[in-house]
Amino acid sequence: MSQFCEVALPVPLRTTFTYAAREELAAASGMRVVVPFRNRAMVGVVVASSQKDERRDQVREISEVLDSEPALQPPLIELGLWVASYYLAPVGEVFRAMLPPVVEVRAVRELSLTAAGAEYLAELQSLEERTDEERAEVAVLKAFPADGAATSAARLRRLGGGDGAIGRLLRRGALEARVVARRRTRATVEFEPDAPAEWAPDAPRHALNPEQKRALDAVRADLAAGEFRVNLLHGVTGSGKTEVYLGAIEAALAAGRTALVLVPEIALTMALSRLLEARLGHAAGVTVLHSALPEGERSAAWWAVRRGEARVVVGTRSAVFAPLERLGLVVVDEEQEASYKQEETPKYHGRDAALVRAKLEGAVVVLGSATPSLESYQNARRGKYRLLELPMRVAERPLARVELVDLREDFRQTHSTRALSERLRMAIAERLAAGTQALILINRRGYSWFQLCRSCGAAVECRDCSIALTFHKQRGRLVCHYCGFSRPVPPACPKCGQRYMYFVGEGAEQVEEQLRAEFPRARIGRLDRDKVRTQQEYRKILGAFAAGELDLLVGTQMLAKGHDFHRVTLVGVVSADLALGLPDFRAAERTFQLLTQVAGRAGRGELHGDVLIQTHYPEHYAIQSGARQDYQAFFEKEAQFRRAMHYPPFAALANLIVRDRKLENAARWARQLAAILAPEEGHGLKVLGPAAAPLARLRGEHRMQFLIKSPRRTLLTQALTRAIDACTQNGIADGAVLVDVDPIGLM
DNA sequence: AGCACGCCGACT
DNA sequence: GTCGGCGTGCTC
Repeated sequence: MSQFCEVALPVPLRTTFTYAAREELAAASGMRVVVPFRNRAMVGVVVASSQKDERRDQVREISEVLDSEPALQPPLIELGLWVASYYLAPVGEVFRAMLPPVVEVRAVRELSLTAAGAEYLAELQSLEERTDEERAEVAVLKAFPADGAATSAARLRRLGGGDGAIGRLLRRGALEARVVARRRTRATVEFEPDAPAEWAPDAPRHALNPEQKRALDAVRADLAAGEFRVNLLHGVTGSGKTEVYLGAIEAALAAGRTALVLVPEIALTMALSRLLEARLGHAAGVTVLHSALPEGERSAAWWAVRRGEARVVVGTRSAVFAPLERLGLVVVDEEQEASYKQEETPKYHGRDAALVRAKLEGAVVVLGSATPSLESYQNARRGKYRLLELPMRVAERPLARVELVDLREDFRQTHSTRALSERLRMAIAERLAAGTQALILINRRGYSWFQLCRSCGAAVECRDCSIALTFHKQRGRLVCHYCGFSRPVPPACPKCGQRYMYFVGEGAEQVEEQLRAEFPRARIGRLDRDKVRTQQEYRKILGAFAAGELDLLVGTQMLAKGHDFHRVTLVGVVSADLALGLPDFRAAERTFQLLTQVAGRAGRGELHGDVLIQTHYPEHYAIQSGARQDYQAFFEKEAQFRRAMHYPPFAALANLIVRDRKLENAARWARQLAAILAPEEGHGLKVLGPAAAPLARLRGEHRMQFLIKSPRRTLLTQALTRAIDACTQNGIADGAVLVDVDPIGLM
């Protein structure tokens, strides 16, 4: 009786696969293995092993074990299984996301010549005449070395055997296939930590103010207790949350444990890791992990962590799977950021996975935010998290003065259709005259939102998505922001053929153009995804602005985050309303967060800062409380709305999208799924749908949507699990139903 | 996801 | 007559 292993394979299926392990292989949980899958080799991870041997006749054998020590330790295996079951994600894809890219190993199929094959070759060679097929077979058979060694299918193909010949010879039994792992000959890239930074001037250790000290003491007490505990650190921008993180990390290291720090953006990892290295010294082995690292580097960094050479990891959401041992502290900075939610499968939330991991490992969590998510703040209210507040800005810098500009009023007075109100233009002119700087935020890419036909009223839409195309003037094309499709600007309406086309709405490109026309002598830069495509360009523009080589910087939300510009005395928001128009129950929360973040951009230095926010709804509570930077007021209003509408944090939510290239398939499956979900309403769930998804067509696929609300989390998970099982039984294609648990956007 | 198997158009 | 198009179906 051999041992059986449950192996997670990188295929979009919600199951593991059972393989037999010959005794000498010593395959154990957490090790990567090469297995035959269909007719090829795959690298997977053993997630469980068993001795059971009922109904195990079709089980195949593990070809090779790649690790002598498990790549994943038990808590990480458990975390992976949690992600798979909570998010209904294919288990193999979860484990693929957890491990470094498999650069050092590659699975190949090796072929060897059988005795029957040697006979067949002799037979073929004795023939007077041979068909083309037979000639190809001879070429393949003769390519085998005389010593009986195996060779790769790729080599055989190069030597003249078409695929057909190899397949025929395999079926005939002339060749034997075996799946093996080949190690890449290329030397593994050694991980080189950044040169010890300029820590000879010793990183300044700011004296903590009383609130910071109280917060840090609380976290230190938790670390001393060494048990799972969650702290929500609510501090306005500039209140010194980073100092608290640093102190907590020091305390964790001093207690002989390791620390994981998650940040919402790749750009923030480098700055923070330098700061940490300067503070903690080289011995802490501060390591950066994020998905944009080159494969080799990422792999080397991952293994350095696995070997225990790193005690502190800084990274983006995927770093939640960093193989640290004795994890003592997890910091999630700006925990409310939407970027913690992965939009591709597996659709996990980095913060929530971090909380589960910390619980599994008995670690202390610090969730930091200037504008906590409703979910986290509600948890703090209920006493599930401890709330730590930092109400003051460090060095007693005052918060910026925020003023709302009512665009309805501006239009009544000026009848101007320009994007910038009279008030905002005057404010910019003042800054230019004074020689200080201004940031102008416009939350739309491109030149115009869309192109409309006056005659039939239709907007020019994407070929593959049901969405209006955005006009990009510099490219001279209409562009789809969802799939990247672009087309020339049509002179006539594609629907009705009339030549009465016009453009609606302003994007960053147009605002930049209007500013250049208005202030011809000002030095103006633009920062958005269209203008800035690489990290270097990004740094270059920000560097120029920081150095005072630019007076005005226009851009999308790329601008709103994390930068500390000391000569900015004005931040203008072209429209606070855009998010409010989206079909998203978090629209108000997003608007509030954006405004708060923006308000934090002004007055970072010695100079006083003003923020001007243009809006059509100055009375909206998100805009009102955003302008006053009054989190409490916002939370109360928003919580009322969420509770009344059964939205998070007062309900658990999942979004199911049924999609297919053929509308009839999508519609048929949606009907079936509706029938499957109907009984769940008896269990207390609310099922909304099927309805056309907000993006009824995306990348050529038709999409029908269900929104499921549940008063309890466990109920939701159970219902979804039942529904997915029922789909499989009802012949609904496995990939046809996309499940998004705790969706961020409903698109 | 791959990758095989299975039924209908243009051709060495 | 075939080569090959990509529409279903399965993977321990």
